Amino acid sequence: MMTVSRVINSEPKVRQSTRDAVNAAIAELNYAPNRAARSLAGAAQIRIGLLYSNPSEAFLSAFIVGSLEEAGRSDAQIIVQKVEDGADLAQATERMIAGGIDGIILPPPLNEESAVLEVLERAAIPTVAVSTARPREGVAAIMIDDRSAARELTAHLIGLGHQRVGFIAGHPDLSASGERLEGYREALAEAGIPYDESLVAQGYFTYRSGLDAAEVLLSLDNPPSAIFASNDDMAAATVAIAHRRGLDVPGDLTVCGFDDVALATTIWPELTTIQQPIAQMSRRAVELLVSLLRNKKQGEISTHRIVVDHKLVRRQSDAAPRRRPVLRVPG
Amino acid sequence: MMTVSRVINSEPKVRQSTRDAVNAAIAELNYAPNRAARSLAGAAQIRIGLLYSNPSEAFLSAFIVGSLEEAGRSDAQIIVQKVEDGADLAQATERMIAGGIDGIILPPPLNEESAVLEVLERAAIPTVAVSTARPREGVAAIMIDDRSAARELTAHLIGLGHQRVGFIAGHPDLSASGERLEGYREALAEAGIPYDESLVAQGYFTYRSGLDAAEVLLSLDNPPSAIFASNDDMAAATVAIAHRRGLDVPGDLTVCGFDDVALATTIWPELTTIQQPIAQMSRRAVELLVSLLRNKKQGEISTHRIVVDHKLVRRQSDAAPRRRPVLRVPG
DNA sequence: ATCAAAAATGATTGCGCTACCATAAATCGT
DNA sequence: ACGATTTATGGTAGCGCAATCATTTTTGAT
Repeated sequence: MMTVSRVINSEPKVRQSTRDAVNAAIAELNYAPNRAARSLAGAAQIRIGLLYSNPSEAFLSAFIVGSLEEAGRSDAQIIVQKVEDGADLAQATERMIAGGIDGIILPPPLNEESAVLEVLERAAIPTVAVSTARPREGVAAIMIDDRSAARELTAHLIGLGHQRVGFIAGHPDLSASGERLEGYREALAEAGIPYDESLVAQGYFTYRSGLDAAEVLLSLDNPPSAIFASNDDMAAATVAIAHRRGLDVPGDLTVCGFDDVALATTIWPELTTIQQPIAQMSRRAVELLVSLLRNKKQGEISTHRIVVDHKLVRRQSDAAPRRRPVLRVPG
Repeated sequence: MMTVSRVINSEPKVRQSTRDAVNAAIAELNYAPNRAARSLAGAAQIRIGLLYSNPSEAFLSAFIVGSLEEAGRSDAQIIVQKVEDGADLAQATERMIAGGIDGIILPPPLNEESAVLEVLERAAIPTVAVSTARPREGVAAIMIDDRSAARELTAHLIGLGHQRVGFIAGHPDLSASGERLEGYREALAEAGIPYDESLVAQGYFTYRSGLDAAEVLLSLDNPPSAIFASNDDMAAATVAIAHRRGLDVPGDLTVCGFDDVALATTIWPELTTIQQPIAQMSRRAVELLVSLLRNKKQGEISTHRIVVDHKLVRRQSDAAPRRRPVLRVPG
């Protein structure tokens, strides 16, 4: 019995042959350990912190749902705490640590805040950053390939016939912003379209910043026929501005977003966007933390870089440009 | 020990004096039962179904978060299942029951679908309807007072000086729609403003239906100076239409919503709305179900009608009308 | 080949609770 | 007031696992 327990918990002192035999038996008998008994017997109750500031609520909901689900499955406890705008990040992090946690998962934008990460590192709390593009040394990361995703979406737009594709960048402090811009540039380069700096407007991931950025792009002398916003909130804002100017979407202007949060399908037309599987990502984060913690391998945490798949979801906000330069054949 | 166990599980055979003594001791010692041990010892694992179709994603997220939290706390299991658009409701419900559930919680719009409710009733599954205004006989309900909330918000608008307040009704099949309209009418009556049917447009709780309804209201010869939409999605649509027509919100038009979902604060201006505490409501639903089930009192379920508090949250989408008839004093 | 040390395996115990049955106290009928 | 019921309380076992320590097997050095 004890040997089985050891195999399940990946403890060291078991011969490989025995381990294999046990695993074979487990598979054959379809055995699964009883969580209740396990924690009753004093198996350390794993507590995982979830610290967040103010990302989009839709993002957060999905994130929490995913982590709670996995926590339920693997018998861990999630301690959710919000750090208010303008509050001291280091202090909030210390408070969370003082509350007693074995590990922590961090959604953006906190997962790139050095104030938070430094405190965590000093306290040696295993950390998983979810949805960062540039994970800090020493923390695990669950992410999508932002650059490829942006490249795909841009290529899709170019494939539709758009030659002037505007881009609304994300918050400059977040690494995903840089990656998405990079992907956009790569797609242009691949298609042989020169990069035009005036087609790139600065945004900050908020709806309001999207409003301003869209104004800038649409006020250009030669405005873009398509706009790719770095997230859905800014894409929605772009649609609003287009409508305010009497432009039809996608007839007169194609608009695409990124993330596929609820907003993407509430507004009309529904947004063509990149789907980032948020709930799945937070689920993986909890799973990773629990397995590392249970097997006392928290030292290994920093080596984990899990990239999950994204998906281009095409809806009603994109179309070929009204006048297609490519098709203007003579005669 | 056994007596304590009995008191905690509200089993019948305990003298009242003993019960009180035990409860006193529990309070004094700050005792809390160990969930792991409880389920290890064979206490029935409670499984609660959560069946949903396609409400707003924001609503659903909050709903799921609340129920999962409470489920974690009270050691129950939530089985989430979606019924696709156009699928057979009765069949989906039967499938869920076949999966083995002890109770079920139902968000709108399923909580008023007789196809679902009849199957549940026949199988004698304790049911809690969350956020209905007109709970069916035999099911418990957690709700807010939709009518009072709508009355308050309308009164607030009138207090601001609006005399012509437009109203976008919700889906006619849902009881909350009727209650909200009723509240609107009551507030008008209290203020001595005659009810004008042309100021009420039909919506269906979707963004797109809100677009149409807002068009109708703003195309009136004498359009309203304020519009109260029966949910936030339709309010957001109204803001979009106002902008498309070159109207400033709230300068030229006041717009208010209902529910306070994420969308209310993403768009600009942020919506003044009625906050419905969705997560809290689903938490209460699970709590109720678990306590009834554990104490084997599922017979009592239908007697529960829990009304939780709503709140008017004022943000930036409302203001006094530009020309205030009331203040046009002579001289 | 022999023994010491290290590694692997096994036996026992107890985590906190409830099901089940035994006992004690209260209630009732005559 | 007394036994026959009913009702309330207590004792014990065991749920499935891991911590701990005891035992066996393997390994390595001589």
